[in-house]
Amino acid sequence: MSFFTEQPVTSADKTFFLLRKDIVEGAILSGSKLSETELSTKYAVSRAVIREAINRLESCHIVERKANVGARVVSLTPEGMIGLYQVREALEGMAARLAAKNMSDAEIADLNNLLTAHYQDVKNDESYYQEAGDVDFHYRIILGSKNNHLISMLIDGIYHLVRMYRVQLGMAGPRVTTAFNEHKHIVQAISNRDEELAEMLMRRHILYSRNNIEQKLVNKVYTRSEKREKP
Amino acid sequence: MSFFTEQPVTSADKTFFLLRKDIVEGAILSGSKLSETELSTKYAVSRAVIREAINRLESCHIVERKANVGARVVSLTPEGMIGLYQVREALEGMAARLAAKNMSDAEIADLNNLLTAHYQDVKNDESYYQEAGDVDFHYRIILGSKNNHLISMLIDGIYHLVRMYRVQLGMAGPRVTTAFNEHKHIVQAISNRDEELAEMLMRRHILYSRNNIEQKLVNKVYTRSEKREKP
DNA sequence: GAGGGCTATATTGTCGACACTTTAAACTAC
DNA sequence: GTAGTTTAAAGTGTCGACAATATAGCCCTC
Repeated sequence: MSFFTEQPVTSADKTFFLLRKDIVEGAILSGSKLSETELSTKYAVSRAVIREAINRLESCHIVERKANVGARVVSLTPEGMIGLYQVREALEGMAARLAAKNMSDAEIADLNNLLTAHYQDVKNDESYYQEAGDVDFHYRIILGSKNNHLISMLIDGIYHLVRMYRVQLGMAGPRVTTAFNEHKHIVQAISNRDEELAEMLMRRHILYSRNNIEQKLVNKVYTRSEKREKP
Repeated sequence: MSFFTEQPVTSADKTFFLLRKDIVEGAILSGSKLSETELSTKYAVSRAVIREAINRLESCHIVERKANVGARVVSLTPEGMIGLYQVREALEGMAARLAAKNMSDAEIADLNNLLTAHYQDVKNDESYYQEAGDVDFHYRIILGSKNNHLISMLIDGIYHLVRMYRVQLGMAGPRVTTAFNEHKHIVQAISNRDEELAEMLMRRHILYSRNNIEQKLVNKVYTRSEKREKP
């Protein structure tokens, strides 16, 4: 299990997905302690199941655990966010390169369709679909790389963390219209099977995103969710 | 826990490290089944401890687990190795870029010292120290990035897999003398704080490594360790 | 009144037992 | 003899209890 395409089947799977959802979407605040006994009553499963879920969250770097002490949801810092985007730049750049090489013609056609659909949303100013469209766009390219290591690192790991930052710091999907043009050029490069250009454009695209977010970040991070409760 | 600098403290920690060592170094063959009951007697711990260790190994992509069926050590394939090197190229390229930006002057001086020590080994043809030196070199640059996500992905994840491939496919540290020159140029770029060049040279370095290994790979993989035993 | 050590409590780590699922073997029917 | 079904065994998933560790509060000492 623990892979992007698999369905949750065991109780531990479901609990892991639930817990991750609750953390990423802010129902459980960044920095808060995760008590095993408490969570086991809350989610109505045994401590063993909670422990397994927490262990997986630790592997995703969503929680930090200290032996004999317990687990806390990671604290969000500007450095953490920047570091995340540096990794994204490297990995998704490579993903775009590999996608230009490995995506089938059908997949590329689908990607183009997605882009035109996305363009409709941009014209109609439907910001919700814009964010979903952005994620969808990136996912397709990542999957198009056909590199399982890459796919797993991004989709099972990085993306949930990025989303956690986005949600908990309250920044909706920004700069949609400019990003759309960047998406368009990336798809063109992939259509032309220009690996070099696809990578370069994707890296720039993510770098711009990062620059855009950095500004909003610095003033926000230390105002929210840094209130480590004392039990 | 589960981080590069931490010491193992709990029984589950130690078992995880032991199991990983046994798998990476080939004491447990690629593709073989990991029976929880069997391992719990072998390592003299409870099944819960073994389960936790296996879960961590799954997060590292060293084993694959199917619900209600069990866990197997991953099978080694040429595609897997190539994919691993693609990720390495992306991540270590970024690491070199960040190292050029973030390493202290003292750390860079140390890196230069390591290089001259390594050079002595090359002259004396001490191939064991050559491989260790190579790993040490890469580790320092990775750590020099000061990016915890990057560091963890490479040191806790990729590097153990790469080593597993190396060991189980029986390929000792190759092409040392040419690699040394590449190392030298990378260090020069870092010393000059030339981020762009440091990344480019590191990527090339890893690409060359990959090309070098690919040749030896294709003829070997399907001869060893693909003998899924039937219980 | 302040600091250090001790005790009590709460939480995590580990264990063995039970429940459920899978798998393979045995048996039946055709 | 083959295919399908049933059944038994082996292994995983889940649970509650016990053991070990850390934290906080209390007491004692100075």
